[in-house]
Amino acid sequence: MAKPNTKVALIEAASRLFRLHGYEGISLNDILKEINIPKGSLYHYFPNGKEELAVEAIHHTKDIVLAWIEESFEQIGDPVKAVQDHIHQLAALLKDETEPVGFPIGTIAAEKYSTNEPIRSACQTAFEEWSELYSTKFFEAGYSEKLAKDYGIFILAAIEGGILLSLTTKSEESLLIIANQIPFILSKREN
Amino acid sequence: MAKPNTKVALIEAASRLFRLHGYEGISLNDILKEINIPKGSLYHYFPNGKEELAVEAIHHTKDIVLAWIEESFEQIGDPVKAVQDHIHQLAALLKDETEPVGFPIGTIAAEKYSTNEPIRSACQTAFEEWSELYSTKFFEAGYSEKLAKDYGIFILAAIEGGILLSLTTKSEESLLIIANQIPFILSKREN
DNA sequence: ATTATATTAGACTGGTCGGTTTAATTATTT
DNA sequence: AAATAATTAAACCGACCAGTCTAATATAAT
Repeated sequence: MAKPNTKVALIEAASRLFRLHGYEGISLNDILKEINIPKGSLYHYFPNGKEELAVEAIHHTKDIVLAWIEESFEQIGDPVKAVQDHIHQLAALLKDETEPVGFPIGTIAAEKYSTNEPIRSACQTAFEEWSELYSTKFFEAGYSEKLAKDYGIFILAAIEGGILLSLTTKSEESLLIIANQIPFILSKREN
Repeated sequence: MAKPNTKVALIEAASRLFRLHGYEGISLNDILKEINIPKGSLYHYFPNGKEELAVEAIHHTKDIVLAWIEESFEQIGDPVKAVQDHIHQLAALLKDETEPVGFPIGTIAAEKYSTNEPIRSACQTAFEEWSELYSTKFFEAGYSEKLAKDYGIFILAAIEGGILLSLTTKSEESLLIIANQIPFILSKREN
């Protein structure tokens, strides 16, 4: 096996385009044209076609976002400020042209949750790993196990919803309002 | 003009199918087949085709959800409990076969926010009217204007994200966790 | 009843979809 | 250098897409 740059390029392009336009909104030809790769190569690396490429693209998107979250927590000790920082970064990245966030995993999950089990499952894994990363960080910062878990899911939901609102309204406002609420939500009360 | 039941049937079917599978995931033929209407009728009532039908379907979905929210607030005075009730109803409706929630507006907004301005604008209107309804109810219940507005957006984001997580994981858990957090979020502190 | 209008009906079009196939070419191994 | 395997290349396929068109039919107005 040599250097399968072609395969990596396909996954990266698919990750970006699916994030921006969803699964049904992007054709294989769109992906191939963007990086100038013939269809034969795609079916060489992904014999099961679009679905297989999408599942790998979802894993790739998942890893990108995991690294973003991890980075905020590493640079900023306080979990409250780390989450706020992550949201601010997302807001800034929304318009980015080299690495646009789009609606990571959300679009493809919304489209295919009921009709494509491998894709739904890959999206579920992404959501679970993201929320578990938040939970781990909260737990490490002294939150109870239950609270850390619930906050992980809650924060993820609020961020996903906030991205969707910001994209739709073409404004960072929704995400910034959510970031401002974070300190009041992440209290260490027991419940 | 007689009784344009055909037009209403088209909008209702489109509203339901777009909610479940998104804009690109449903063809005009899918919609027509479901309610046994010929293509000529569709283009008679919607000369601008799929886009025009989608915009009206989005408005219809918006109105359905507005009525759901309104109903919870009318039956339950306390805004905290009303929001919780609304989320519990959504969780129960997720699997409904006659009126499935799907991911209302979210899917189509995620798909088309950057490529179809009339659709993006219709989705924005839906999100704005929903969050403004929450805000109005909070304000009427004694929250400050600023707090009512921020909470309206925040609650909407959390609910949209929660629906997406629940659909993807095939579990009500995410929505129920969010409902449990509502009392702690909707405090009347000033900030 | 007759005209005019609203609506239904579905065959048809050009284009694009995901996917297949076969051959040419490049790289690796022996 | 010869043989083998990996990869590229693009023409091609049937299915389906949104949208068009023309004719038939029902409804309303006169």
